[in-house]
Amino acid sequence: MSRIAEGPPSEERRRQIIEAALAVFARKGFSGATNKDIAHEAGVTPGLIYHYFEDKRALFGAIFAEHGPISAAINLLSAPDMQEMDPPVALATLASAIVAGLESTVNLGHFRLMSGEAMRDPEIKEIFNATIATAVQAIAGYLAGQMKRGRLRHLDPLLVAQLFLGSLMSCVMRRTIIGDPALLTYSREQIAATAVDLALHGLQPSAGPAL
Amino acid sequence: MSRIAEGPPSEERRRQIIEAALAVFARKGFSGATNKDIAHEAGVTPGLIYHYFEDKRALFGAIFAEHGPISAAINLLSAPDMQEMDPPVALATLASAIVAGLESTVNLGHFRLMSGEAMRDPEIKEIFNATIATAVQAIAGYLAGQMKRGRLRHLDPLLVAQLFLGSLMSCVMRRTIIGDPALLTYSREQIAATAVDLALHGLQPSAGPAL
Amino acid sequence: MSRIAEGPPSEERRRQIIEAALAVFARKGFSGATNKDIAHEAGVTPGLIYHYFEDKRALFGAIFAEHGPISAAINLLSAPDMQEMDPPVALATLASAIVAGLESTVNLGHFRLMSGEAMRDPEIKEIFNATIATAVQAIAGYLAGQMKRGRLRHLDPLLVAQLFLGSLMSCVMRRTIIGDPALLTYSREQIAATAVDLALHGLQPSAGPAL
Amino acid sequence: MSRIAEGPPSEERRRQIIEAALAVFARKGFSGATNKDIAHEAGVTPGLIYHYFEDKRALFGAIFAEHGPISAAINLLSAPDMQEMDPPVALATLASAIVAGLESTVNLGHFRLMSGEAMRDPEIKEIFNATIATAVQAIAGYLAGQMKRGRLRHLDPLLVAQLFLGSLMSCVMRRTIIGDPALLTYSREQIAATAVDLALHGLQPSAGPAL
DNA sequence: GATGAATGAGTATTCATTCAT
DNA sequence: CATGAATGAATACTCATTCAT
Repeated sequence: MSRIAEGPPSEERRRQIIEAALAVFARKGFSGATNKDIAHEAGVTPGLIYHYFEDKRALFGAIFAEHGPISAAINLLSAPDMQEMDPPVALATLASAIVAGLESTVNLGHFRLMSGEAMRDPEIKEIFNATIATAVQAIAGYLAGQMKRGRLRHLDPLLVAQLFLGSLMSCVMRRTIIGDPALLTYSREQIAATAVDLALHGLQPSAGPAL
Repeated sequence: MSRIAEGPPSEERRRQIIEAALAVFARKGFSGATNKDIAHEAGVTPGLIYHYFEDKRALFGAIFAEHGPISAAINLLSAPDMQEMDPPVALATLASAIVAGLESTVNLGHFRLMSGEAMRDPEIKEIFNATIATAVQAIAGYLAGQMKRGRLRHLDPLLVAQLFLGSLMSCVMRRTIIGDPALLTYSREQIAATAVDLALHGLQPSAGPAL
Repeated sequence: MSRIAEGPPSEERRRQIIEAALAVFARKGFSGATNKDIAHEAGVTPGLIYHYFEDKRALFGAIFAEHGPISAAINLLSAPDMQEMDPPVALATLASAIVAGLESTVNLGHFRLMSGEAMRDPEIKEIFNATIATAVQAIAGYLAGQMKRGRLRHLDPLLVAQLFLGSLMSCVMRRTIIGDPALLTYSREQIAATAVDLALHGLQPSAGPAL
Repeated sequence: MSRIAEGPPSEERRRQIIEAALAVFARKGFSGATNKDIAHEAGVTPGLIYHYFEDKRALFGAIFAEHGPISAAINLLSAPDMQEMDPPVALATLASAIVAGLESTVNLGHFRLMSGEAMRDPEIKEIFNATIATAVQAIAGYLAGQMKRGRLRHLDPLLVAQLFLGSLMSCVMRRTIIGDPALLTYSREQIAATAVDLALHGLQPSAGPAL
């Protein structure tokens, strides 16, 4: 009921509703969430939603259309001078950024939502795949560059990027979203550090000592 | 009335409904699936569901209570002589089994369903975490044994197992369940082989050449 | 499941089901009782009910058609020599019989059921009215006889019988069926005795002292 | 938005639905009444009921929670000067009020409903007993006062009140609600007058002549 | 813009009844 | 006789959506 004094009355409201929808959809899923839930979360009445959005599905879509992509951390990779960084430093930076990005408040709901709905909703599937693809390509780009320079072994950079990102995503999602107690004993940093160590040196003892 | 070892005529029906429910729930999620859907898939009338199950939730629960665990591949690990196998062989066998297990018809629906509902349903969360934990512990057990024998570097075996399993699960799930086109270009075997290569030797060129 | 060894197999079963139906209908009312409830109470399966009764309504009707009427106590009144008894003795005997009859195990369920359904079901209404009428006429017959002999004041004997019976029925039903705590503090006998005292001597002090 | 003393537009609807529910529940009982029935009686769609009430049971409860108590006649008794009235006058006034109160349009449905459900629903049982208790105590209070002044014989005033009220209630309910033809031949006034006569002077001829 | 009453099309669930075994 | 699986019609309840105010 309280009207915060700021913002253009209309755009602010729209935002408010989208934010609420994100929260509720992430918590209950698309079909589990009711418009009343969302309206309540947004502090408005159910009818108002229809002044801003065609229907429930359109509101759902707007979450992804108008929110910036997961972005956040992955931008690091586009830094043009990243190729100059040593793999251990680069991967560590990258892993930390990914892990932190996935767990950041801004992205967490998005991820939860995408993971939950991508398998049912073709539009979300598209967005989810595109989001992952962006990250994968960034990582793969770096790896490919380093392979060319001989600083890394020649393996399929795209697949390695998928596996590296996958190992982090899987652990972070199970840790944060599902709350697997076996993973909650580790800190973000431990997970990132071990993933990097493993990816660089592998398990074979013949490899030089880590860090 | 005959309740001999094999199968009473109504147990068949129960099974049939559970199977249909698994399929529909996996496709549409718990709240997205209607009883009509499930009944139709099972080839029965909606009312009959309530002859066998208390309510929708109970039917959902029965899917997990009465179906054997994901099992499949993980049993490999319990083989007592696995410790005798060389890491490359063991991990390759293991990775293939995991990947194949995840994609097998029997498990796919289960996995889809667990992944989709674990974040909402505490009971499924429990089951999902337990399922993963079983696999993780089996892998970690092997790794720990090999580390003790000096055949593998000393890293936290549980966390490495989580990362290794995670990299495979993430890729297979995105490939199979979500249908990420970037991953559909790879075969199961390629994914498994690259994951093993990466896990064993890492990206550093100093490590001995793979395979 | 246990088969008691007695009785013609068929008539026994019929009785068994009627008895169960009486109990369940009395407890839950006609529309509140399910056939499954009744079958369970009778220790049979729902389907069997339809071997003995057309449908739920027919079973309901059979309770009244085949069970003896409330009878029990009221037969006292038909005793041809009752007219010879003094009013205090006669009414006391009568009141005790009525009160005991209403609370007897055989009749309680019937009364509960009739009271609950008479206002909805025309057939039960008929039976209920007839049952009351029988008792009323018996009482009124005695009263009329005594009035003619000058042993009782001249008042409308039918209406007095209705009021007398009503005061007892109301108290006993509220005591036994509804469980009014204000009436549970009195015993059956106290209620009957006070009702008789009141009916005979009234509240006016001019009347000779009771008992 | 205006919530001034009189009546918000939606409170009207709420009332309307409660009124319809009272009518239908009284006619068919709780489990016999359908939401469709009630909605139809109220002139609304079934869905709207749930805008105002949690569920069927809550609607049922609201009938009693928001409707004033049976009140009507019983207030007479609280008149502080009633003790000054002669028993014949007081009881006649009282009996008329009770009989009229029970049959009044406002209370009839309530009574019908309470009588029908009190034996099944603990909440209604409570309300029913409390309603009766209020009337009983009022009557008993008057009787006790008159007994102390020597104007009435000493009998247990509470039990006498129960019997007196019971005789009236029983006859009126059977007359009005069940429609016993044997009672329909009497008018309200006849029933009340005879009940008072009987209660005051009893059946014994020794008692002084009634009015 | 904003409200929340109102609707209608569903959805879960119940249950009397039937019937193959 | 007896069972209990199966059905279909109904019933309680939900919810996206509309709309008068």
